[in-house]
Order: sequence, then structure tokens, then C-alpha cells
Amino acid sequence: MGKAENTMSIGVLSRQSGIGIETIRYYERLGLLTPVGRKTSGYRVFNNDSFKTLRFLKHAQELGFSLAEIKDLLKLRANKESRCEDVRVKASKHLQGVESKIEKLESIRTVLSKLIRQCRSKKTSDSCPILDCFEERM
Amino acid sequence: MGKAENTMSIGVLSRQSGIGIETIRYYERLGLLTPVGRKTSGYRVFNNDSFKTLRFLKHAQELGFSLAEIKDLLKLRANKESRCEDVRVKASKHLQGVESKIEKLESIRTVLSKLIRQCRSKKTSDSCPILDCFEERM
DNA sequence: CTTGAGTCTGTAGTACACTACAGACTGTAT
DNA sequence: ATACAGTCTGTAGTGTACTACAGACTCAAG
Repeated sequence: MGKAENTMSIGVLSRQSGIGIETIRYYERLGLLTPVGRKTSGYRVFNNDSFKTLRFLKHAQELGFSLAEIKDLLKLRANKESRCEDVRVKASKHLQGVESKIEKLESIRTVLSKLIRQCRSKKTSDSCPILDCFEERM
Repeated sequence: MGKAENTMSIGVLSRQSGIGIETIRYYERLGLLTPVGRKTSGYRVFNNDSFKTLRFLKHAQELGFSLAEIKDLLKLRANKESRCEDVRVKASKHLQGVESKIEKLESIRTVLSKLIRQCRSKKTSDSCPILDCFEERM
């Protein structure tokens, strides 16, 4: 053991995580990722935990969590106490949001595909069902 | 007949359409809605067509079209020539975008609800399946 | 004629998640 | 010693769709 701390500069972290340097600094400004320290020169020092945090962040982001939500999740991850319940609640709320987005998009899909079908099968060549629909009052 | 042109000020148009004055002026800047004229004072003059254009815009927006897409649609609406085909193509493209968004959201929903279920039914109280998942490499 | 509401232009702010600089300093290899 | 890559801070720009505001002008009613 000893001091094999696995530290790295921001450039290395960036290359390893596939996240841009500017983006990493941006995450720091938002309080999502704090360097483990600084060199006397002011250079940020990161370690493997930083890398894990970034991976966590990316995964959460891929599931549609905003950076603000992710900030909360990271806090829960840091506190080892009773976080699982809270995480589940946050995830459930987020799931609800996802589901309502899906519903909205599905109703849009229904309307749109109906209009496109009408348009394709229309006989009267002078008016466009889609444009007509958009002009009508609801 | 005669000159019952049904003109109105921006404030009246705003109230009738439910769209804010600033927003109407913003639409004008983007080239989506041009007043039919100006008074000597510089006041914008609108008419019933302006109202119809705004209604068109809102309906298209409710179906998820961006203002840039709507600008194109409005151009097609203005040209009386062979627009229906073009409109259908634009609508179909938009529908594809909607469908791919739905797919993405559905896969998110699947993953999320699975994680939440795992979390609810877990026995081991020390680790959180959701947090664990986010930390894992893909 | 005065008051108050309406409107004008131009600019800037909001939210979100980045992205891009300028200008200065540091670290490393030759 | 010097070149060059890496990093620093702070500020500003991107895209989307608004929204707000300052300061000036106009319009209608009493």
C-alpha cells in the first residue's frame, strides 16, 4: 500500500472520462466535482474517485437527470446514512417526469401521423389537411 | 364589404391570441409574423390574418415544431403552389424526430423503473442499487 | 390640457449545459 | 535555455424561446 493515490491532472481526467476540460471546470463551478487538492502552482489534482464521480454523473445524465438533480444525488451518495430511500424517491419523481413527457410525445405522434395519413390519401388537391388543421381554432 | 379591415393594435392582438406583446414583437424579429403596416406614430397594425398566423404558430408549437420549422411552414403556407407535398415531408421528418425521442425516453423509463423495483425489493440494507448502477462502468 | 394607458426601440436577463477564448503562468523535454 | 504543451482565472458566446426593462413617444378620455 502506501501512497499509490492514483492522482492525475485535469487533462488526464478529461481524456480518461471523455469529458472536456472546460466541462470539468464547469462542473466544479456548479459544485458537482471538487478536485481532491491543488498543486502549489494552482493546478487541480484529481484521483480515481473523481473519475467515478464523473462516470456517475454521465450515467445519471444519460437517464435524463438534470445537473441540479445530479447534484442532489451526489450529496446522497456522499452521506452514507439512509440515502437509499431518498434516492428512490428522487428516481421515482424523475420517472414520473419521463412518463409524462412520453405521454405528451405520444399524443403528438398520434395527431401528426393522422394528419400525414390524411394528407397522403386526400383527393382534393387544393387544400392541405395539415396547414388547414394548424389554422383552425382548437 | 368595403373597408371593414378588422385592424388592431399589438395590445388587442395580444389579448385576443393570449400571446404576450413582447413575444409577438419577438416573433416579428424572427420573421414569423409581420404587421400589415404601421401608423404614422410607428405603432404596429395587425389584422385578422395576423391572428390566424399566431394561431397557426401556436398549434404547430403544441405539436413540438421549433420556431425555425414553423418559419418554414409559414412560408409554405404563403406560397399557394405545391406546398402540400413539402408540408407532408416536413411533418414526416418531425414525426421521425418525435418517435426517436419517444424511444429514448422509453428506454430510460425501462431502466429507471427496473432500478426502482430492485431498490424497493432489496434485502441488503447497506448498498443502494441505483447509486451502485450509476457508479458502474457501462 | 393633463393624466394614464398604450406603444416604440434597443438592450439585457432567464434557464440549461456547455464551449471558447484571452492573457498569464507552469511543467517537461531537449 | 528555450520551446511548447498544459493549466490557470475570468469573462463571454452558443442555442432556444422567451421575458423584462429603460426611456421616449402617442393616444384617448375627462
